Amino acid sequence: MNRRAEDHPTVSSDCFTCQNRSRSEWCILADEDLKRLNKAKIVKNYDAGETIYYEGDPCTGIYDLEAGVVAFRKYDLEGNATLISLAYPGRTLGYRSLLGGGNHVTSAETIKPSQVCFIEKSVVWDLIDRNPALSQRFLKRVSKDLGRATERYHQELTLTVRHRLINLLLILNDRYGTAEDADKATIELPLSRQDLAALIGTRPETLARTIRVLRNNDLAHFNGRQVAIPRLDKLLNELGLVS
Amino acid sequence: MNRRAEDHPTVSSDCFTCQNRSRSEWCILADEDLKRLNKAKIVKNYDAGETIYYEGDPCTGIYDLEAGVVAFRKYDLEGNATLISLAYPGRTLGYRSLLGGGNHVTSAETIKPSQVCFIEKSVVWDLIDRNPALSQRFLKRVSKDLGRATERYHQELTLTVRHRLINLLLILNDRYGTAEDADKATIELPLSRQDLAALIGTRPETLARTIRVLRNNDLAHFNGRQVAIPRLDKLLNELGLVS
DNA sequence: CGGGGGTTTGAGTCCGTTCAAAATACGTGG
DNA sequence: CCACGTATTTTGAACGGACTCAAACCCCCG
Repeated sequence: MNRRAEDHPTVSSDCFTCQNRSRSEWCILADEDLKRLNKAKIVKNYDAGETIYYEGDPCTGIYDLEAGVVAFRKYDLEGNATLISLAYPGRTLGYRSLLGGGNHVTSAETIKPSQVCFIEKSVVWDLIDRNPALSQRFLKRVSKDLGRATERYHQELTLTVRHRLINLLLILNDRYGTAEDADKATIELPLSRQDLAALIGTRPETLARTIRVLRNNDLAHFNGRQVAIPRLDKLLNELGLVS
Repeated sequence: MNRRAEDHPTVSSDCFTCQNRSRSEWCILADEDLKRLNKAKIVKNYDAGETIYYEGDPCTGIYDLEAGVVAFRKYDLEGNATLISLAYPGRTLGYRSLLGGGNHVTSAETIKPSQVCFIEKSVVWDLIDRNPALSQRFLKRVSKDLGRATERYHQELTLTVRHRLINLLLILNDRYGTAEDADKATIELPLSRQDLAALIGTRPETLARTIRVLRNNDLAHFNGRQVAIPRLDKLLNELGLVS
């Protein structure tokens, strides 16, 4: 699974030409501050499966994800992992503990070779102090995350594994799906079965069984990390999203 | 259950003498802005069981809880309610959707007679724009909430009903418990059994059974809304919080 | 005293888990 | 490039925790 270091994705290491800038919180910075940021940031590369920071670690700064995919995990006392959420390029990692104080509540692990820009705590606070608009950007970011977290919590309580999987497929389809026509789609999953299971809060065995049922129902055909969906509208129907 | 309107708790309706000010986000406001706030706010009283705003409603402003207790709920398609979290005096309600944009993701319902101060959206934004420090206070608030939400999500996935109930008792003990000595405690619950069940994501029937088991184990003796806990350390032990 | 909501109890069922084993994919070294 | 050893995924069978449905109970209030 882990690719070698040479395979690291290469992206611009200059904030001014960074293709993720428009998607990140930093887009509102003026040139002068962007220059600061550019000078202060530390570019880091990770193989798949490496840990950027651990749950319980004190927060030393934040990480801008430039390329790759990162999973946030939490471990219980027996060491079982739960996948809390995923992050894609353009997202900032670790801001919750920076802004809220306290230690990281999740671990951040790469699940694909990734590149991040580390920005030291004091630099972030300095930029926030100088740019009220930046503070408001983060405010919006965290608020949205809180809304999503609430939604997920609720779904975990009320939906079955089957529905949670269908829901996840639709979400992953938005990012990794290649729509063949309005209804058909193929998804190239970025996740192992174990992570897929952890993401919907169940066991790999249960996931495998659920996948089999979906195949028998002709709703989704899994083949390794390829998923063929013959009728997207059928999936939507199951979730009660359409009448 | 619902008390009559005359029983409404009376608290200062003047921001300057408000006893919750130190606990709320507004504490950093200078006199001039506090005067604005004071003039703009609208004091509202609710009986127990009333709804302050509904899930899906557009956000028109925020609410400062002055007295009482408020429950945030979400409903699924069949109308089953899940209790997402509780709010106590000093907390601000509805800021998530104000700050993050979009509609309310939960309903806010009073579970005791309550008094709130409503502050119109535009006033909040105006104050935020004029006070970067206020923005940062909210940033901290939302970030902490996000951390708590993450924690709760994880616990919901990994803990049994028994453990979630014990956990809840310990949390409620912090606020409603009267410690008799280091180990003993008595809690006066602010919640019905139904709400208690919803708060740990289960059914009233299951809760009743779990309560019975806890009694048989001599861990907690429920009598109506009174809970007697003979040995707090035993509860802590069960959660693996102590070695 | 007689509703009527909330709470408790019981019995049966189901969904998801656990444990164990087989099948498949994967990376590594020959 | 193939062969081997290991890790992951899939399958099966049995178990268990929580849910559903239904009835009894209780307490508060009229």
